[in-house]
Amino acid sequence: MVKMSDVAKIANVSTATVSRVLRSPETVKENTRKKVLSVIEELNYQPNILARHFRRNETNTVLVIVPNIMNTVFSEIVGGIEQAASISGYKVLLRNTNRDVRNEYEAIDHLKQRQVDGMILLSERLEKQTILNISQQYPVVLASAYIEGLKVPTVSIDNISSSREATEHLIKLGHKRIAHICGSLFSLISRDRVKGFNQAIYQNEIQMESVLIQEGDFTFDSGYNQMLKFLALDVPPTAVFAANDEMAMGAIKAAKENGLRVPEDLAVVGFDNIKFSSIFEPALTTIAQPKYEMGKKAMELLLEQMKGVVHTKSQYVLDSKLIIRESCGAKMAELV
Amino acid sequence: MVKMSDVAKIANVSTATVSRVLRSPETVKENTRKKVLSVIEELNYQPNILARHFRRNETNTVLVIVPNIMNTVFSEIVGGIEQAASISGYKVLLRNTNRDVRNEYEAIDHLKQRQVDGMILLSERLEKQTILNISQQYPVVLASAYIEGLKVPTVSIDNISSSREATEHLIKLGHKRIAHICGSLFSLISRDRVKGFNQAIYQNEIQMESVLIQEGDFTFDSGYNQMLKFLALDVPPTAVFAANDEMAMGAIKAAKENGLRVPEDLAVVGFDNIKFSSIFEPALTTIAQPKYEMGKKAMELLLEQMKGVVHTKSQYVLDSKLIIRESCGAKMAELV
DNA sequence: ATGAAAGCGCTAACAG
DNA sequence: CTGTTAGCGCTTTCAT
Repeated sequence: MVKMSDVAKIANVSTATVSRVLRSPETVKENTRKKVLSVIEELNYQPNILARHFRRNETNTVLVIVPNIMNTVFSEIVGGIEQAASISGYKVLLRNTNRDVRNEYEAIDHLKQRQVDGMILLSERLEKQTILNISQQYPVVLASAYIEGLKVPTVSIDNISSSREATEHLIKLGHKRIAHICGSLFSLISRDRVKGFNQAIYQNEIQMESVLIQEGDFTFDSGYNQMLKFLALDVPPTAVFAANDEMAMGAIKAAKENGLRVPEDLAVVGFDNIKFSSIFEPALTTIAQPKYEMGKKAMELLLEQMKGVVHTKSQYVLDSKLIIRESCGAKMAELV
Repeated sequence: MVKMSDVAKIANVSTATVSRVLRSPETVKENTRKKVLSVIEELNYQPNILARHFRRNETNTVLVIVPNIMNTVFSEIVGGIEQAASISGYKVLLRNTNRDVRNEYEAIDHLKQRQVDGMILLSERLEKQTILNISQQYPVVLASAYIEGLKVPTVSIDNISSSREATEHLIKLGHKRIAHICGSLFSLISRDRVKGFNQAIYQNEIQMESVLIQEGDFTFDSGYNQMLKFLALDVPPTAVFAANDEMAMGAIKAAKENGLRVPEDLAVVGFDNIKFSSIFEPALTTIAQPKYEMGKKAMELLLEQMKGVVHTKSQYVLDSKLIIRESCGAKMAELV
């Protein structure tokens, strides 16, 4: 392995000069720089980055903790993170936790051991106090996930308002009996989406029964199963708002299998605007989250933090948008 | 930052002993070990992993180069890689290339600079010679992607045979005019899938015209567009084999929009068995690739290579399987 | 079983 | 603008 001192020797300069050529070329006289560069070329020298990391005590690497990379919502966010990172010369260390909190604690050790310069957390299993502690010592950004009352930079959408908007859309279409399939209530995101749903219901004085809110777990199957429960009611709902697109699709499948037409007999709205929501039949009406941009923004905030910028603002709320397609029946309604 | 020498001082031992307690505890007398461990606990000591990496010239990190992490086929493979890696105490550095070969060359520098101990390549844009060179110097495994006649450890399925099987399935169902929407022919995977398709066609003496093979690019839209071309033929095909599920779905959409029923008027088979293929209506008949297992196996091979195991075998072919659902009409056929 | 000490390759403070 | 030099914190060889 050819090293810096080899280059220095052959170029007749000191290692300091070689180092300067590499890290701040403008401080070296052009002649010297050219000479050094040509020797670097000639010897095919590659700097030992591990030595640099060690010496500088930084790695140009960020840790991204994801509950499940196979979920398209997360993989899009990660796509945005990676893009922003690589533009700035940063690398992404990916850790998939499978929602196991032990894996998250393990991952945090990477920060403590300085293997990474910062961290983006797409999950919220860790205790509030732990996250707070960590974020006071190291650059940390939360994306998509967020934690109530925590002054840690967070990039997300306004889950409450978007859910309210989705629900109000169903109300405007004339529905009087609207159900909600929420995600695991362990997660604040789910609780917020329930909150937005409830706000719309109460503000519009729509009838409500607790049986009209059922808890799923963001999977297709859970949407299917919770919908079956609604269909078994004496008076089933005429509209359902599901906390994500997969559950909305599951709910539609259950409805169809029970002879209901969507949207004619049952209106459905989802959440996330995953790629397949427009391919699905009927195409899903849903709340579009800017997943890629969320990742990008989170990485940009992290970069600033790592540069030492202190943010007074800690919540960055990106725009979400109701995408009206077929599953809610709005287009049919317009025709009337 | 508390360091090893601090621990050593307080525990009244040398740094060598502390290091041994950390890396090969069995070589240290139990008493000493306990004492050191308690001091480590007490001081909340975290070893500086950068120093370790530097000193040992290894990082316990592998580089994963992905064309597009937002594509579920790749994110599942990455899921398998991450799982196998973290079990063995390895970390995953993720690089998304967006299919830009410059990004791949950049990524390779990470290997040369020893920032990672090995690499898994899910893409095949690099020149054969480059990959060969790299793989002779560093541990490298190809997954999913593969390159003809290259003796680099590769984990994949048999794309030729699976495509032949998919096509033969359509032939067995009685189809005499079968079209194929292939992926970008730049990729060997696409060319192999065409090859398998052709084998089935010729072996069964089915009529063939070159217009019955159209090139898409693995996207839903390209499937849609190529299907429109088929529909415009004087004698359109009665069956289509698409080189991935997304294009199969696009093709079905085009067919439906033109008044055809699937599978009654047009049978369709896809490839990959992505999650959504069973949700789609009609549920897609497709070739199931063991994506997660592919990633896992690739990582396991890489781990062995990094340990110095030399593999005589270089091609690891995993089982793929034809999953018969609704879009091909086989179930209807059985009823007759 | 433990300690002493060299040194991995680079960076940066300081001097000139 | 360039050189000298002192480490960064750990691992490992060689002694004991």
